[in-house]
Amino acid sequence: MEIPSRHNLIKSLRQTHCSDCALNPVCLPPAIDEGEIQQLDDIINRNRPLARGGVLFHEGLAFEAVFAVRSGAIKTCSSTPSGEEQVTGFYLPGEIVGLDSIGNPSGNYGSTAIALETTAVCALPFDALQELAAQLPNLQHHLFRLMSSEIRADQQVMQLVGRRTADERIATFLLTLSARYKRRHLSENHIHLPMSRSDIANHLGLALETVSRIFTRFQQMEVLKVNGRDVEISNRQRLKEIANGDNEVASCPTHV
Amino acid sequence: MEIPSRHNLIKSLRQTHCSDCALNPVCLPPAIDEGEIQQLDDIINRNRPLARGGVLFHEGLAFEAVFAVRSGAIKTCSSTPSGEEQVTGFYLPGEIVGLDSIGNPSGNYGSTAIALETTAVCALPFDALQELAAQLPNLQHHLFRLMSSEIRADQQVMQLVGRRTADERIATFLLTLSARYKRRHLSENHIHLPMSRSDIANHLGLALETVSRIFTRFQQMEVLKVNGRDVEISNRQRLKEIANGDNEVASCPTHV
DNA sequence: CGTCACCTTGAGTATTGTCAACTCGGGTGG
DNA sequence: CCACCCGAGTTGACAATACTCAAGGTGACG
Repeated sequence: MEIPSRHNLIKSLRQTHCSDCALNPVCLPPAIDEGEIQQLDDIINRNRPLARGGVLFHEGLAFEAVFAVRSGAIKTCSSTPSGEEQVTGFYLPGEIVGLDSIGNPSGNYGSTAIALETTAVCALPFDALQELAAQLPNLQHHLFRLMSSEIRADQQVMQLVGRRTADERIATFLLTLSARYKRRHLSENHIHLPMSRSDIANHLGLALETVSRIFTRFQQMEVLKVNGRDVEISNRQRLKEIANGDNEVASCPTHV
Repeated sequence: MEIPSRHNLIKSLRQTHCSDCALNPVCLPPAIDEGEIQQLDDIINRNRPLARGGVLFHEGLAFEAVFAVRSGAIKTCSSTPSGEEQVTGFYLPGEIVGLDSIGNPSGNYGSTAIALETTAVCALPFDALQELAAQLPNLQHHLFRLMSSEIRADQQVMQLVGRRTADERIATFLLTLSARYKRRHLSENHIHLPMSRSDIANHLGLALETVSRIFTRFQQMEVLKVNGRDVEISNRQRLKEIANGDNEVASCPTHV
């Protein structure tokens, strides 16, 4: 059989082993050993990259796998009873998409995942992952941690959307993104937004015009430098203050 | 030693075995067998009931266990960077509190759980639960499902708080509560709210005055009968329409 | 060079929050 | 037993934040 070897060749060309992967520390359990990585590696499917706008999975389709983002970015949406779409989350490299669908009573995906740009993912078939987790306590624990983090992230958004002003929402959103960039050892002050203003607005419960206006205003305040989807945080301290609702008119650093 | 037997007596008086528990189908994995229930039962601690206002766990305390609500009701809050409290969830009998704290990087609880009325809980020490889950695939799967449900619930609240009007939020909130009552085989149309208007408001991202006004208005519209914390759903169909944003002026059932 | 997203900016509006006064009911203490 | 107090809830008046509608502007791509 030549096909397997060809398959392996392609795999290696794409540098697609967990042990080689630069995202390894973000995505995998911390205390996992070589043999365990191999076992995990064996259940992973690495499909071809999705083009921008491509659908990774669709609400209502049979749930089979969760996905680790390798490169690019994903948004997840779910449709409200009244038919509109709600952007429930953004997923960057090293993050896991689809955890919300695991226990969906219908057995289907509960949301739709769409690529915001060219995006590569690792598919983790959930049945196999579960079996493996029963054997590898580290992996089981890691999965619990991941899901728990997702819960905390969602609760933070709840908080954001429920009780904070538009300024605070945007500031917090940018700081959160920045922290996620930093975790991947990228610049924490120079962010390229993979999503549109409209996606941001939808996710934060704002009108897209409001998002646009606030970006402009933050730029006038010299907190950000905005150029389309490139955002530079020029005054991180001030951005943090805004995020925390410190709306004092002037900077009074001596007054603390 | 007499203490253990006394302890057992108390246990049996309180009818505190999973196998006897009426909430069994809500709380436990569906396909679990007798022996497995026993194992689970053995790791559970049943503390004395909490009085109203009692703290089950506090943000920042070392995370040790998650809790199944046996009777009463719990709210969870987390404090925002700016110091205010946000009510992140309400937990009724059969539901599990504390899942958001499992993977908290600090190893502490990430929120505070407070009893809304006299409340009894079963403590599930998480280390033991995890070990057991590795042996019982049903239990492991059930835990994944529970956490996943929590994610979906939070996303629903996100949606609610982000994109829906105050009327829609209240209507949806009541319908969700109603469904949770029904699951416990209680009346789905007669709800006793364990939480204050202020808690509801906080959870839904509204001012408490707004909640109060909407309750009054829904009563005038003959959708609800409200008497303090007792709420009767008198026109469920209409309530659903409101929840879905169907704000047509009059009822026109023939026009469908 | 035109088209099509995506984004920005402006004007007017309205839903909801804030401040404030008042009611109701339960529990406590005189 | 009654008066009082306190927390919870209700209601009203007013203000403001953010939405809607509308009209351009900009950049990418054919």
